[in-house]
This record gives sequence, structure tokens and C-alpha cells, in this order.
Amino acid sequence: MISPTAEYALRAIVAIAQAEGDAVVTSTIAEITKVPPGYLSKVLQTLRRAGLVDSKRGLGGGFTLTRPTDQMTVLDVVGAVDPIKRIETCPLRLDSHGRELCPLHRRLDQASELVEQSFAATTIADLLTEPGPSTPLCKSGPCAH
Amino acid sequence: MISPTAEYALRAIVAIAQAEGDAVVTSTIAEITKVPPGYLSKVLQTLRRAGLVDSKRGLGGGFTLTRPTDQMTVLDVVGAVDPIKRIETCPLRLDSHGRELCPLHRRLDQASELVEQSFAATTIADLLTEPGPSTPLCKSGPCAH
DNA sequence: AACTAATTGGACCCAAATATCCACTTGACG
DNA sequence: CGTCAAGTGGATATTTGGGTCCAATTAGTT
Repeated sequence: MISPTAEYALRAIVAIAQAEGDAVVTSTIAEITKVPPGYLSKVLQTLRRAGLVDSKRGLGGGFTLTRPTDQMTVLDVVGAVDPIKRIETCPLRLDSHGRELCPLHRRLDQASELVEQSFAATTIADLLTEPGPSTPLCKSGPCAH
Repeated sequence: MISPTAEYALRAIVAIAQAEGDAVVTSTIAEITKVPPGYLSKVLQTLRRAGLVDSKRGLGGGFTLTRPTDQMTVLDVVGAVDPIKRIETCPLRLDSHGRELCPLHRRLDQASELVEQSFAATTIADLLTEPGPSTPLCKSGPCAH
């Protein structure tokens, strides 16, 4: 459904969010999220360039969110690393179709639209506060690991 | 959203369906669908093993559907070549989670579920009969290419 | 100023998906 | 029964995404 990279990005954002403002270091995020540290570093770079996180180098550095969690959606995060591709023109390049999609591609694009809407409707804050047997990534709460 | 291979499979099924029972040869399907012939051949093999199409060798051979188009869904086709992966257990392998997903993964799985339902609700017949400015793949109808 | 913690960016590697090619088999038809 | 159209399956590229590694830079601390 979404790429491993997009999942990693979401996990990382959630991990940073859980620190509630404190800067979190890459190695810590890697531990919490179980993402390969080297690769996580690349993902965090992408998130920074997209303006979702801030980074500070040197001792006491790390990553922080640039916005409150209720103003950052799952779609923002996914879109930063691996945008959902909507079908806008006929993939078969039949120019006769113009802007209109054939029924097949119209349906496929509707599926993308559904996902997009679902992701846009969910904020990071929603993930943190949602009731349930465990908190995201199992960092704290009733889930002891 | 779906892999190129899954799209190819759908295009191929539609192309075969449009022949209304006549066997269609790989090279013809390749032309209509604009799929690389060699690769299409592999995809058709997969569809045959999944029981969605029949093949006949030799002169006059080709591919036919094994079921009426209103008894074959988009999900059937996608599932044959590239099944939609549902999230059933915690991807971080935190056994403490048991069968329960954390809020993040619950949301992600809901997105998969949406797509699955959407695909399951659409038959190949739906694609062929749906009104619109062009027929699927632009094989015939008001669309002249 | 030296030291150390931390991000940054580039080069490189690996595996899986995508795509190509070809030798082989099958089957219809003369 | 020979020939040719057509699917089958294996070997082999090619591409891309995921992942590793390391030298360079930045910045806080003593």
C-alpha cells in the first residue's frame, strides 16, 4: 500500500512527536522505530527538506517537529517522501483521450483518491491520542516491552 | 498505488474481455494494452496459473477468460499478480502487541481495506459498460486513435 | 583551542521488480 | 507428416528502491 520508506517516515515522525518538543537524536529514533539507522538518516533528511522537521547539529542536537501534531497529517508525511501518484492522464498515452480517463483508470484513480482522503483526514495528534490497548510504536503506556 | 504489473494484468484482462469470447493472441493484447510483449507473456502466465484465463497453443490459439466478466472483479485480477498486503501483526515485531495494532498501523491498514473493498466492488463488466467518453483502453467506441 | 556529539552528503552495494531473448513444445491445417 | 503459428519456460539483462559506509561539517562543552 505504502512504501517501506513512507512507513519509516511515519514512524519517525511519531517517535519525534512523542518526545513532546525535546530534540531526538537519530540513533534514538532508530531504536524506537526499528528502522536501519543509516537509512533512517536519509529519510530524516528528506523530511527536513520538506519542512516537516527541524534539525540541529552538534552536542544536544537532534530532530524536532516544525508544527504542532494536530497540524500535521499522515498525508503530509507520506507526501514528503513518497507522494501518492494520482492518475491524471491516460497512462497509455492515447492523446485522443485528452483529460478524460477511461473507466479502468478512472476506477484506479478513485482508489488513490480514497487513500489520499483517508490520510488527509488523520493528523499525527490523532495517532497519539487514539484510545486503544497500546500507544503508537509501543514506546510507553500499557504496552511493556 | 498498484504495481505496473498489476496494471498490465488489468489491461490484459480488459483487452481479452473486449474480444467477447474469441481467443486473443499475445501480440494483439500487447498492441492494445501497450505492454512490452515479452513481459506481458509472463503476466499472462501468472493469470493462467491463477485460473483467470485459459490459453490454447498452436494456430488459432490465444487467451480467453474463464468466467463471465460480471463474475470477475478487479480485486481478483490484482490479487492474482500482486496481492494487496493487509497489516495483520505489528510490523515492528513487538510481541507485546499481540494481535492488536497500534493506532498508526491500524490507520494504515484501514487504507488498504478501503482499496480492497473498492476493488472487490468493481467487476470487469462494470469497466466495459460504464458510460463515458471512451471505452477502456480506447479499443473502440467514440474514441478514434 | 581541543574534544566530542551530532547531522550532512556522497559513494557504493544488494535484492527484487521489470524487461528481454531464445530454444522448446504444442496443435491446427494442408 | 511437415510446416508454421502460438504459448511455455529458462537464462539473462536492466532499473529502482532499500540499505550501508564513511569522510566532512557543525556546534556544544570543558
